[in-house]
Amino acid sequence: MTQPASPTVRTRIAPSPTGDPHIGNMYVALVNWAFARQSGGQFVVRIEDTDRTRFVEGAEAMFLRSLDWLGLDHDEGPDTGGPCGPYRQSERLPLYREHVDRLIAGGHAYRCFCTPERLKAVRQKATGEMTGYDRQCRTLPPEESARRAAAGEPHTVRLAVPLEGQTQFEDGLRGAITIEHKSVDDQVLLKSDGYPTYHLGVVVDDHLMGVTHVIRAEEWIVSTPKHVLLYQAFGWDVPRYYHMPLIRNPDRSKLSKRKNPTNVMWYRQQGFLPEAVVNYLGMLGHSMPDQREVFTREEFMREFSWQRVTTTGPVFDMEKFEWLNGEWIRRLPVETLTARLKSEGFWPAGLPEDKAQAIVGLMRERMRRLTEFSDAVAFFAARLPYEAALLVPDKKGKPIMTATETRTALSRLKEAYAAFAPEPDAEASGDSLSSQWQAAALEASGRALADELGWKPGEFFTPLRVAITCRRVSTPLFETMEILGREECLARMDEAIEKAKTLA
RNA sequence: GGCCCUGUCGUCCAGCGGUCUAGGACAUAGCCCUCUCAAGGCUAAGACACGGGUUCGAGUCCCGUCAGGGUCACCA
Repeated sequence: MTQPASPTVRTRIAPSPTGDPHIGNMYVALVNWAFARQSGGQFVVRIEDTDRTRFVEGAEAMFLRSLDWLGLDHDEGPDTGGPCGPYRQSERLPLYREHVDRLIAGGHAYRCFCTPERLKAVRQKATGEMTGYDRQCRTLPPEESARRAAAGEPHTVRLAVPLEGQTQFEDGLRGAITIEHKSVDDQVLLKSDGYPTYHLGVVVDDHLMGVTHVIRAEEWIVSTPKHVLLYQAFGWDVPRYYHMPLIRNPDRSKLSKRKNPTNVMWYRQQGFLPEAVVNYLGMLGHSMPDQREVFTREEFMREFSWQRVTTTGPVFDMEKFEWLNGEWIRRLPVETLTARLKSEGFWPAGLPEDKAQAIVGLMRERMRRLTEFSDAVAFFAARLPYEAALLVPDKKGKPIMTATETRTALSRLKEAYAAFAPEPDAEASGDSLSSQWQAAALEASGRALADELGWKPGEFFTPLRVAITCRRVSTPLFETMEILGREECLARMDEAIEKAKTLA
């Protein structure tokens, strides 16, 4: 699977703390993590906080929490430390300065004293092929450049891209990519505030941190030559590049929060399981060798292969994601699901604690999101208000029982169930099973009555269902009755009978 | 607009020159199961963007066209 002779694989995820943790970022993180782990290498987190204007307090912590939620553990990072720290670019400023000086000395970069205003004007005037900086400061005599810098004149440092030729690099997924130098801008490497831009920071840090495989989103492809040029200028080895396809909105544009939720934590709040998030992201742009679609994080990590990565941008399909989430909910043991519902805040107040597992057991088959739980089981905690008319079974809006028949059905049911023994008692083996308050017996009794009165079970049980659950759609009736208990059920039937009397 | 990437059912994937009258999954429709809703089972409809090559043979290789996306910041 991997080449043992090659140096240890080191990958990284390098988020910019400028907002909510992005699902697309988690996608790239997942691949970086999986590849590092399956190769026995290391996965590093580096914070690229070089844009002070977009910095968001707490964003770094939230990103780390998201990674943790998905189980993508890292070996080195701002929180765990490591031999290549610091892991926040804002704490590495002297390093960039030092490296940029090397570039200037070697003629690979130059100071630019142009004002933002001039730059803007140049950009607006530009047409056709070359739309970038006009390289005015590139020809400044070194002495003058040094003198003005020493005098404190604000400036940036730009990459001196060769005027001719081209740079080629190998993308692990697409093969050789060649870009003409004439289409590459003299990128700013060091901003006037002393912070590096992405391009300088990423190259210096990836090298210093020993990153062997740069796995990032497709949007970086066209700026990769700048990075390659920098590696060459420093005399360093160029890492392997893998550009993952961009996840798309339904309209196929790059995934954006205006058109699709992108905050990972939003998915958590919406009742998605981390297992499902990892699984879903793992099937975007990648397939398992045996075509299986439901798999764990560990399975993905073991089976992930560049050979099975697709280069076309997948649309984020909420429908399929929800289906998968449902699959995962059903796969979770009841105890685990119960614990999740509680720890994630989806447990409604007032649910009988001793019946928790039984209730979850009934709901597990019918949820696609954890959020559906509380509404669906609310009737276990309290009697919910409902219209009397709901008791009357109907077909396409046409009642199939009269109000009187409905009341009779309810009364006979109540009568039959009142004859049941009180709560089922494991000790009381003397009673015959049929008289115990248990689902099977309750159902048998109900069916017998339906048969006697000449109703189809489905129609006959509607009044009962509404009486017990206050809803037309509910968890399985008889199991529900067993959980609710004899006294509560009889009381609810009484209430329903009273309510039915108000019907015409 | 220049440059770069991409192009198999509505969507996600399979297909890595012949076994493709193109397979699976989600979604959709119908049926079955059924105390409701789900879950589950079965069936149906549904795609190789187009045009040239290469080849005995192309969804698979090459070129072009078209389409979609990305990128052209002192943001990442």
